[in-house]
Parts: sequence; structure tokens; C-alpha cells
Amino acid sequence: MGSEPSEDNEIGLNAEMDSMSKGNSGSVEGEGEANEHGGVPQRLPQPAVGRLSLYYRELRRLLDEGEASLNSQALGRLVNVSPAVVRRDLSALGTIGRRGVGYDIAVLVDRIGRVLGSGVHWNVILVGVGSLGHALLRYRGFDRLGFNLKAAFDNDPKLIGTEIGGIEVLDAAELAAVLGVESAELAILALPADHAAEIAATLVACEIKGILNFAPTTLSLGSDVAVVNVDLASELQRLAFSVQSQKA
Amino acid sequence: MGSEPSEDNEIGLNAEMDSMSKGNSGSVEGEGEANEHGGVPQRLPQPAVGRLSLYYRELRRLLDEGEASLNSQALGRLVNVSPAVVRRDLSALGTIGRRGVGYDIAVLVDRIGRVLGSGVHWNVILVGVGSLGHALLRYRGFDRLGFNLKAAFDNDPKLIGTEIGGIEVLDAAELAAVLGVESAELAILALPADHAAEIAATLVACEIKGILNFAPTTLSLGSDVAVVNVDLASELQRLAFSVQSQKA
DNA sequence: GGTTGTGAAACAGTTCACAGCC
DNA sequence: GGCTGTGAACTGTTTCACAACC
Repeated sequence: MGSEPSEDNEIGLNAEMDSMSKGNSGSVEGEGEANEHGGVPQRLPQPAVGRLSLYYRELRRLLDEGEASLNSQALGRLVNVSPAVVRRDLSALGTIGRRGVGYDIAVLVDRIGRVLGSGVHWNVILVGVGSLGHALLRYRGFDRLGFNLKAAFDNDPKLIGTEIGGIEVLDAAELAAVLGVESAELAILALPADHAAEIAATLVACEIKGILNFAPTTLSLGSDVAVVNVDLASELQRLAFSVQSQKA
Repeated sequence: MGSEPSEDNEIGLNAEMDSMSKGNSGSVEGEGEANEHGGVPQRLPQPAVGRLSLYYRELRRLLDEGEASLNSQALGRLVNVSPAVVRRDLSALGTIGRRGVGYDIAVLVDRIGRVLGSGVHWNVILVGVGSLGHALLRYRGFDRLGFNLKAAFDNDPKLIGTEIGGIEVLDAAELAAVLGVESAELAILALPADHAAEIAATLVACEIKGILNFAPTTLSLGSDVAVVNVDLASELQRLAFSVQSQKA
């Protein structure tokens, strides 16, 4: 392992249209002015959001291991990003580094966590308990980031009433009724393409604010719901393209 | 549903550093010159690759439904992208639309499929048969795109020897030996972060050309292996950030 | 009439390189 | 000496708008 980020060839993923494909590729607009210190800052380039998430993962690990500080080069190496990019990304959060020294890890974790919305609790529901839904229900790693899976829904009678990963599976027909009582901000869609649009419309009617969509279909939902798409087949195609291109 | 792509707010996803975070954000370099007609063309903007994958999905569906042609506006609406972007993307393939008419769907499917590497057969192995690995083994949808899951590996004695989704689970200790006999170009990593680096190194030694990495860790592997990262927790964070920003 | 393909302008993001600070 | 933060240059991508074509 060399010391510079060494030019390897990872490809900017994205959920489906996430990192790509969106006609509108502008920065994500926040509320206040550019460097708000207490609240969320924000006019953050979209790619920077994804990188912050990676920094956060590594920084929390370092904090657990008892590390106290690091510089932009060290952090960059951990996520394969140049030191200049690291500095730009972090300086967008309102400055916190010390010249000649580096960054305090605890400060970064706190600051990035706030920006990404961890530290707030998000109530999340899952719709679609097929094999992918099962995997998501069992996935431990959401909790630590502030995401609480509150309920799961499916329309398969064999699944309804069972408990997976500590969460009971409810009847999808009750979706609207349940959301009327216990509200949630985010939903994960892990169901076949043909049911996705209908369920998404229901979720929007129930005032869900964001959808993580694993269904291989494009949801068109109007601008008051955020959508992040993850299409497993698309990711494999991106990889294949990259391998194919590399023969040069 | 309006008629223009209507400005909704999907966020460019990406696998971890995929669509984002990579310092090097240049186009993916192909071999030949700009518009090769028979082979893969290529100097395709990276975001365009992801969009092509989405076009492909929709176009195959339309072909199955018996549609014959469509124009850039119609295709754009299906994936929430502006007609101008659709035309740019397609014209990069050395295109064959007809002015005043539109695009022939069968031609597009053939052409895009070749560019993305579908139509070629890719041998794929899976390492890590936890709940996510299970879901991937059961996922039907890879086959149609030319991806053949050839083998699965795990180190859990309870799993070794069982068959999931028609594929037998082999001992991870045999990974190198098996790959010596039956080669594969692509690997899917669906295992915990602490094992990922070691397995990835083994895969590289076995001349794997591309890795789809679901482990929440950054692989640093040198430039002859392509890596696409998909981090489920990161995607949820991107969504949360987007929701949080939207309050404005 | 309609729609593609593409220069040219506009925009977003990254890299460079260095002033400012420790 | 070392490292951050940032203006300025650069690179890549999208949008505009229209000529070419059916």
C-alpha cells in the first residue's frame, strides 16, 4: 500500500438515479446560510454527502479504538480520497481543524453526525419482507446511526404475524392505518417493481418524508419526498462496464 | 403526474464511494475511439453509465410489452431525466435515432446491452452467505443481464454444503483452489467489515477483475480491480440528509 | 409539423498552490 | 517545520438552443 490515494478505479456508485441520472445535479440546498455553527450548515455538494458518510464510519471506528486526532491525509487514505477533497469537505461544515495539527476526531464525529442527521432519531418502516427485506430487518448497524426500524409490512399471510429481527410483520393492507397512529419519517421499499408505485403513493399520502427504494423501478413522486434508489442489478452492470472499459 | 420531469428531488446515490467520494471523477476510459460502431464505444461520462442502466431496464420492459419506438422525452419521463440528457447519453453510443421520429427500442436495447456488458456472460461468485448473501443468491434478475452466479462461499460449517437458490455453498477456505479451476471475473462481497480486506486480497490474487462490495469498509486494491461499493447504512444517511435539507 | 444530434454557454466539482496559522 | 482553509484554475457534466433531417 502506497501513501498517496494511488489512483485506483472505484466508480461512483449511486443508488439508481441517485448519484447519477438525475437531471438536476445541483448541490443539496439547506436552510440557513453557508456556515451555520450550531445547526446543520449547508450547501453541500452532493458527492460530499456520500463522502462524509464514509468519513463518519471510519472516524467512529478510530474513536472506539481510542485515537484522538488525525490529519486530512490520514483520513483521505482511509477512504481513498485525496487530502484536498477531505479538507474541502470538512471546511464546508464550518471550520474545525487546527493548522499545523489536524482534526480532533471527537469534534468531527459530533459535527458530521449532526450534519448527516445521526444524533436525531429517525423512525423507519420497511415494506416488503422478501429475502432482501429479511436481510434488512436483521441488519444491525442502522440503530447506531439513529435509524429505528419501527415496523415491517408485507401482504403474504404466511409472513404476517411472524417476528423477524425483533420486529413483527404487519399486514400491508394496514399500512395507512398504522402510519396514522405511529408516524415515521422514512420508509424502505424492498418489494417487486409492480407493487412499488402503489405502495409509494400510499406512503406519500401518509406523509413519509423519504424513501429508500430497492425496487427496480423509477418512482415519480413530486418534490416533497426524497428518494434514494439502490438497484442491485444496476450496480452489477456498472461494475461490468467498468471492468470492460478497463481493458485498455 | 405532469409531463416535464418535474423537478423532484432524488439524490444521486452511489455505492459508497462510487458515484461520489472518488477523487478521480473523470470519464470511464474505453479502448477505441469515440464512436466505435461494432464494439464498445467509449468515453462515457460516469453518470451516464448509471442512466444507461436505467434506460435499459425500462426499454426491455417496453420491448416485452410490444412497443417499437419512443422519443427522448418519453424515455426521459420513465427515468426522471430531461430529454436533453437522454439525447446526449444515447448519442455517445454512436447513435441511431431518427430525426423527426425517435429511437427504435430494439436497436437501443441491443446497443446499450453491448455497452454495459450484458450479452456477454459474466461469471460471478458470492462470498459471505449471511442474510444479505442469502437474498442475493435468491435474487432473480441477475441472470437476464448476463450475470451467472457460479458459486457461493462462507466459513460457517452450518452453511457449507447447503444449497440456496440453486447454488451450493462452498468452504471459504477453498476459495483460491476453486477459483484456480473455474475462473470468474466478478465477485460479490457480502460479509462483515473485518473479513472483507483479507478476502478481497485473495480474490485479487485469483485475478478477479471486479468486486461489488457490500461490506462497510473501504477496499484499497490497486488499479487492476474495479470496485463498486454499496453501503446500506450510507444510503440511509444520504436519504436522511436529503430529508433534513429539504426543510427549507 | 416533429425530433435528433451537437456546438457553445453555464454550471458543478475537483485540483492546485499558497497564504495564514500553529 | 507542518497542516488547514480557500481563491483561482481546471475538468467534467448538464443545459440551452438550433441546424440538420425526416
